[in-house]
Amino acid sequence: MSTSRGARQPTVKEVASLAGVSPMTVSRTLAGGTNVRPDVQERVMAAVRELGYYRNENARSLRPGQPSGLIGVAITNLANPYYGQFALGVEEVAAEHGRRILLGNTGEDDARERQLVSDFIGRQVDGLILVPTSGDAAHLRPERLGEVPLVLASRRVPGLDADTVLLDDVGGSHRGTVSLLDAGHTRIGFLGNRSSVFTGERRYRGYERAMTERGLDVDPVIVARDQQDVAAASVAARAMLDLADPPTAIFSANNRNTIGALREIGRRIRDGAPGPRPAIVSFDDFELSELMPVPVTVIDHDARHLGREAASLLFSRMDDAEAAGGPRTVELPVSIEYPWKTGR
Amino acid sequence: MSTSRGARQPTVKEVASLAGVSPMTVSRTLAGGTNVRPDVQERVMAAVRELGYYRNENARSLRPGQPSGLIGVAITNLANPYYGQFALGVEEVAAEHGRRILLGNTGEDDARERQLVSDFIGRQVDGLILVPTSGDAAHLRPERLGEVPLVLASRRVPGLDADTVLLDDVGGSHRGTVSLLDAGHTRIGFLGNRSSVFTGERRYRGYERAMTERGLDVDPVIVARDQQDVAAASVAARAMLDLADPPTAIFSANNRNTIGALREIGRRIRDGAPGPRPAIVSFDDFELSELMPVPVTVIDHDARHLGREAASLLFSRMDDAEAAGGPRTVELPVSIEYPWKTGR
DNA sequence: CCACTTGTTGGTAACGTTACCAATCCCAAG
DNA sequence: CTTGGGATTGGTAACGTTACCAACAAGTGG
Repeated sequence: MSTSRGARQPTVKEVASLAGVSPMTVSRTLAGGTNVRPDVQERVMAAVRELGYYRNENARSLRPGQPSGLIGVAITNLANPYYGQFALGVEEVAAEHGRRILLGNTGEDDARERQLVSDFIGRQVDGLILVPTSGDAAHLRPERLGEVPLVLASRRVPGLDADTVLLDDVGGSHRGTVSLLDAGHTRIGFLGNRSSVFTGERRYRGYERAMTERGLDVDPVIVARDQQDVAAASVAARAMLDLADPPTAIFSANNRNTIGALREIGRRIRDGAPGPRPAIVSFDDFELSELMPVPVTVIDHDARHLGREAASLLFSRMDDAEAAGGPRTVELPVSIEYPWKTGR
Repeated sequence: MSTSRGARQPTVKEVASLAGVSPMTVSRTLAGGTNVRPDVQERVMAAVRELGYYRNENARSLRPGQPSGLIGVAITNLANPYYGQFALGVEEVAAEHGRRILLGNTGEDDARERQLVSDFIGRQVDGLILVPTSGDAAHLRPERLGEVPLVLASRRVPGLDADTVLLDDVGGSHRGTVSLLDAGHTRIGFLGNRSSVFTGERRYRGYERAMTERGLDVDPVIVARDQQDVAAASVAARAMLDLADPPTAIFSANNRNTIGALREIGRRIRDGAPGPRPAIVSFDDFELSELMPVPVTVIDHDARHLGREAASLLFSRMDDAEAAGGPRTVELPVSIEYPWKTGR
């Protein structure tokens, strides 16, 4: 039986003495083996296997100029399946570059974001990917971040110039709204994030522009812009549909709002409640949208792709900060899936 | 303008000399300030702020016995929204304990899992949480892991005794299948993971037991046990429903298979294809299951809770390995949501 | 056979931090 | 006014690793 304590991780020294060489030779062997005799390499590797030795990456990265191999990723809401996909995209690219990701959830909390960023820097991350909360930018300034490159995803931070990956929020929302207008709707409700959230504002703008282009006024009574989760979205949808003059269609600015609205619509159908069964346009796809009892048009984009793109931007910045030039913004296109199109 | 290089992270020494004290006093101040004069503390903190100093956590954890504050989490499939929830649960509890999580995706690949675990250990994680792939357990043995506590989630590894958090797979599948039998179905198809996947096997067992208890034989023609993603599940469902003698109901052993089956059923409804519109029982909930065109009974559980539970088990082990005793298994209950029950 | 290159190995120091001990200071009690 | 004690401060060493240089061995060409 092995003892419960004392089974500390072995060190280079122990490997070296077991193999009968110096620590340097072990280090060299593990670094690729240049200028180490093959038979010596074999003895070293045998000792490594026997002791179950792993290099201490923290000690390695202590030496100046050595990268830690870590990427800090802070996300606003992991409970949203979109951000799971996003994290996956980042993880994939990071793994391709031999990096690991340190993951944190901010829950849209400003203080938590600051805390996470400090911790990430304290752990010597080689780069940061952030879906920022709407707060201020002081803790993200270059002078606070030192050398650490930063990429913002999904949202911009006012007054901060950094590499950014965005979606074509305005264009997508505009096209989605237009599709409702083309179908003859004129009274179109809006469900979305509060306007201090970057995407919430942009997506509202696309909706608003489409409406005014057709000479329609936006009726504030059927605009609800303060829902961050599914439950709140259901409540907002309910209030809207209970109006004497309810909307015949709803533009939903994100996944959480769409699910909430559809849950409310489903409830009304089951309960035989009166009123319209509004058509929906949803920014963000969701699984089985094609099976909904009301037509759902989807403004689709690939969160995983967004994650991959953010990571690519980060690595290109890390590889060569000079060549990458000034802050870049990548705006990823969105596609529109109409409900009558089936082959998804 | 700040120079592009040279803006290295400041160190204790620089803070100390700016504050006119020794590095030790800085360290003590940052550690809580016991036995440091208040006015000195203030000078130190001012210097910290001025320089934008962050403690180097890697250097800190280099000292023996010092925890790194990192938890390694390896997941099989981040693209499955369930694992996003799981990761969130782990992250929450880790954050409550002041720890960060290092996240990796194995994609059900054995080699990748080994690689991730090595890397995690090399980064001196204080603990490991793993949704294991079905491969062997050599790299997870205590003698390989050294002191690092391990918690398995969702699945067990054959021949490895470790703390484990499971769902009541067998019981849930049994009850779900019984609900179909009670509704009068006798020809019930099965969609699931390959049998080498722990949950795949357990969920099949629950299904099989329910069938044989009623004196029904399982017809291998309507049992498909090799689908790991939505696309494969659609194909399998299609083959099953195209039979001359198709099932009138389907038991789906996980989220991915359920989505695939429903996608195929939706296609048949739209295309007006002949054959049954099978009822579904789904292990794993999914959003808007109540709006599906066929009745969907859901065997529901909370992945976030699973993650929280796994993390709790890990921290209790870390706090006091002796008191925690031998390997423990926590089996979380599941609940069943019937399609006619609306108030979700 | 010698100078010279090439290949292989080891010793030393340094990365940033904090535990430990020693040194100093101030104040109060005698 | 001294002495003891607690509070405060600093110096040294060590954590595990690898870059750098020095040392040495073996081979090569003159």
